[in-house]
Order: sequence, then C-alpha cells, then structure tokens
Amino acid sequence: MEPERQDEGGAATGTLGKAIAVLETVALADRPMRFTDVLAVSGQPRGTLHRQLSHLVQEGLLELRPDHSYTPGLRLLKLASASWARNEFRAVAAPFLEALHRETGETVHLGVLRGREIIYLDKVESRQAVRMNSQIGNASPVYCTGVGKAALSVLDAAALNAILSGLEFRRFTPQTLADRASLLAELSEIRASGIAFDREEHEPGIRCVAAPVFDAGRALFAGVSVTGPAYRVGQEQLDGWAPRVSHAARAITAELAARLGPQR
Amino acid sequence: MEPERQDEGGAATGTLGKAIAVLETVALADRPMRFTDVLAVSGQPRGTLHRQLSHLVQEGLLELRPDHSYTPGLRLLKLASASWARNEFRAVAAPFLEALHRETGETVHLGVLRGREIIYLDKVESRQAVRMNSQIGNASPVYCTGVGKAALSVLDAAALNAILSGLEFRRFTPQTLADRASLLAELSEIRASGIAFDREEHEPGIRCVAAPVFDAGRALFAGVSVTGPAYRVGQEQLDGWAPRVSHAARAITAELAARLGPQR
DNA sequence: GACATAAATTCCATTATTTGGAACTGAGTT
DNA sequence: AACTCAGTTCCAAATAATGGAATTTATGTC
Repeated sequence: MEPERQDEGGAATGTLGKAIAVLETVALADRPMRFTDVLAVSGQPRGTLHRQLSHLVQEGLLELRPDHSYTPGLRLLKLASASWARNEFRAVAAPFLEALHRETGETVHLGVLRGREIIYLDKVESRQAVRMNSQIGNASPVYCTGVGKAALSVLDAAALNAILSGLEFRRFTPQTLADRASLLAELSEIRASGIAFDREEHEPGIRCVAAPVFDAGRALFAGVSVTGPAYRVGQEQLDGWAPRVSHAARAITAELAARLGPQR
Repeated sequence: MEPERQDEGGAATGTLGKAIAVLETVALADRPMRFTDVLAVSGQPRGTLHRQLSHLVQEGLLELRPDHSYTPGLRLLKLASASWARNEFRAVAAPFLEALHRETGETVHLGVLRGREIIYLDKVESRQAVRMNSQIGNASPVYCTGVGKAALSVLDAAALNAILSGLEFRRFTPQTLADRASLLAELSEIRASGIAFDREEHEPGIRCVAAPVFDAGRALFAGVSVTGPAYRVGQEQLDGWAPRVSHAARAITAELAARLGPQR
C-alpha cells in the first residue's frame, strides 16, 4: 500500500475524508445510487460504508428514499446555495458573463487557476436559467484550454515557472501544445494580444476564445471564454468575438479591483 | 449532560456531525470568519476546532485565505452545482416558477414540507439570474406561511394530525394563527378554494398567495407562492394572482406525476 | 524598532470512535 | 421450502479524535 500521497496538502483527513468521498460519489452520480452501487465504487467494507451513509443521512447531507436509493439531501442544497451566493469572484463576474453570452449566443465559461489546473467556477449556456451545470467545479489542464492559457499569460516569471516545472503534458488532440517550448511561445503571443485561443487543443471539435481576469493582490488568476463547436465557429468568428471577450475580461478585472480591492 | 436528543433521527453522528456543524457555521456566515470567530460560536476546545478546520480545508470544503479567514471552498461549490442540478423536484418546477415571476413581477417561492417545517427549495427574484439566494434551504413554520398552509391542506387526516400534535404555536405578528382551532378552520377554507394566503402572519408587511403542489405517491407535499410587500400588494392583488398561482401549482403537480410517476 | 498582547498553531497522553469480518434479516425467486 | 441477494446489525480490536497546555506567529502600541 502507498503510505503517502505526493500531492500538495499531505496529511490524511481520516474519518472526514472518507465520509466526504462517499458523499461526493453519491452527489455526483448521474442517477440515484443504491447501497450496493456505492459499495462497488467505494471499496470499503460493508459495515463501514453502511455506517458512513447512515451518518450522512442523519446529517441531512444525503437522503434515503423509500426505494433504498440515496440522493443529495436538503442540507447539502442549503450549503450549496450559500456557497454559491457567497463566492465573491463568481458573483462579481456573473453579470458580465451573462452579457457576453447574450452578445455571442454561445457558451461562456469562468475558470480560475488552481495549482496546475483550471477549475470552472461558472458557466452560462442557455438563455433560460439552466445554471449550475455539472461542469462547474471540474478541473481541466492549463496548457490546452483557452482560459488556462489566458491565466498563465498574466503570471509573473517565478509563478509561471513553478507551474511549468513538473507539469506533465498529455496530447489530447493533434493540436495540443504538448511541450514546454510550444506553450511558452504561445504564451508570449497571448501576452502581446491579450487573447488566447483553444483551437481544438483539448477536445476535437471544440474551439474557444479567452481573455485573462486577475487580481494579483489576491493571487487570483482566472479567465473568461466563449466556446463553440468547430463546425459552426471558425477562426474568423473567434477573431470577431475577441474584442468583446477582452472587454468583458477587463471589465471584470476592474470591478474586482474596485469591489474587493479597497477593503480594510 | 444530556445523553440523548428527543428529536427524530436519534443516534449521534460523532465526528462527522461536529465537522459539518463547523462547516455550516463558516459557509452560512455572511462574512469570512477567522479562527477565533468560529471558536466563539462552536463551543469546542481550541485544539479540536483547529484540527476540524484543517481537515475541512484539506478536503477542499473550506478555503483558508492568506489573512487567516475561512471561506467556502471550491469542492463545496462543486457539490453545490451537482446537488442543485440534480434535485428533480426543483428542476421540474423551475420553468413554472420563472413563468409565474414574469407574470407577477414579484418574488416566487417553492417550499417543501419537511417534518413540521417548510424548507424553501427555490426562489425567483430578479429577472437577472440572482439565483440560489441564501433563503434557499432555510426553514419556516408551517402554520403561518402561505406555502406551509397550502401544503398542510392536501395532507390526509392522519398525517395532518401527526404534524399538528406537538406543534408549538408562536405568535409572530398580530395576524398569526396561533392555535390549532384557527389553523384547522383556515385549512378547510384552503381545501375548498385551493388557495392559501399569508396576510402578514409571519412577518409584518409581507403578504403572499400560495397553492399546493404534491405527489402523494412519493410523500411529497409542497407549495408555490408569490410574495410581496403589503404597501404595494393588497388583498385584491393577491386575489388577482390567485388563478395564476393555482394554475402553476397544478401544472407542476401534473408534470411531477408525468415525469416522476411512471418510473420503474 | 522594540515591546506587549492577542491570535493561531502544535504537541501528545488519554479517551472515544471508527473499523470490518461475520452473522442476521427479510424480500424476491426457483 | 430452499436459495439468493440486498440491506442491516454486532462487537472486540485498531485507529483516530480529544483537549489542556505550551509554542509559534501575527498585530497593535509606544
């Protein structure tokens, strides 16, 4: 057995960590799971898992339906609601994302740099509020997403270096920038133009334009993007959207400085 | 010390329960809390609390900022997104709530009966997506809210009796129905009309019209409401909205039966 | 800049909780 | 009636949490 993980963080969180892993398994599943379903993926002994699920149910984080399937509980929804409403960065950016979506008609993302990955914080997809899609909270590589490259482009040399060293490149598509030199070259172009593209570098058939959003004082490096399918969105279209994306990104950056900057 | 709680559920959830209590304290606070702030409300020893917070941070449920304040973490946002998107009942009702809001211009609520309380599941307030307000997940008394009385009105005698026995009435305003007899009388009127009002019975200056939503097969009893301030919304206005509210409630109820009913 | 004060963090023997294999229950099937 | 499978309960052993006190680190004051 592996006694330690090499990842950042380090120490084990004991009981809580296992319980949250179970919670996440159930909450992120695309359909209600029954006891045996959870047992199969959790890799824990029956007795242990049963007690963990019982505790989660008692706490209101999960709900046990009459048919013995587990679903997210109302208390989780409450925490959900609160953490969503109180994420300042997301809240500041939201109206700009909406505007960008109205202007382009395509999917708009807000992603933030976290270690060596991009985590999606918000997404605006359809005009009707189909908010909080499951994409939110998910991680993607920095080096082959528009938002990722945009965020990298505004890092200082030291921080960039810290991320690049130890970054493992994987070729997702033929277009993926799969080595340090290509990425660095691309980043200096992005620094010059203020715009990053994803030309089917992560997923075949998916393109995007992105621009950086940041608040250096808070070590916040992020990006906004407009994404579309390649069959409908050509390079000219991306170029056409670039000014709007850039404008939105600068507006959010300015708003961050104004709203969060002059505190205490 | 009290060895047991008389509340439903019973057994203690040990470590997890305490950790979640801490998580909730921080996540529901209206501003970032520092260690001492949490210590003051948690009532736990320093060492214990510190380890709990550390674990929550390591799990990504909380985030520790450079200024030593704790805020909800990205993993909580991820769980948020998922549990929000996957709550079937909320998702089924959402478009009808939107429509009701467009028709009335006032705040629309969706609340569900949980034990002896109403828990708010969704809320549509402004046209711009200010969704997931902090009200969501909060509990209110059944006997003095429109949604609560609407939900009670569709319960069968046994279930209603189980809730009423042991219900403690509190007079929030001069209009509050603060005893069983008044409430029962009101409920039979609601049963006859299919419409419940809150005439400043819970909060002074706040009125609403509500109608019941239910899926008896799943023991789901809920309600939708349109709420407004008394200075702007008179009884005539509530009466005027009543048909629309009632229509929305029946539409949701029907949709539930169609979407959730014929499963397995 | 040095000092005083408060806040945050670490330590570790004690204590309580989790662990997990196995036995039990009950519903559905052959 | 015997069999299977999902879910639940049990309890001695192993493990993780506890919490008071000491230590380090931040913050404010003169």
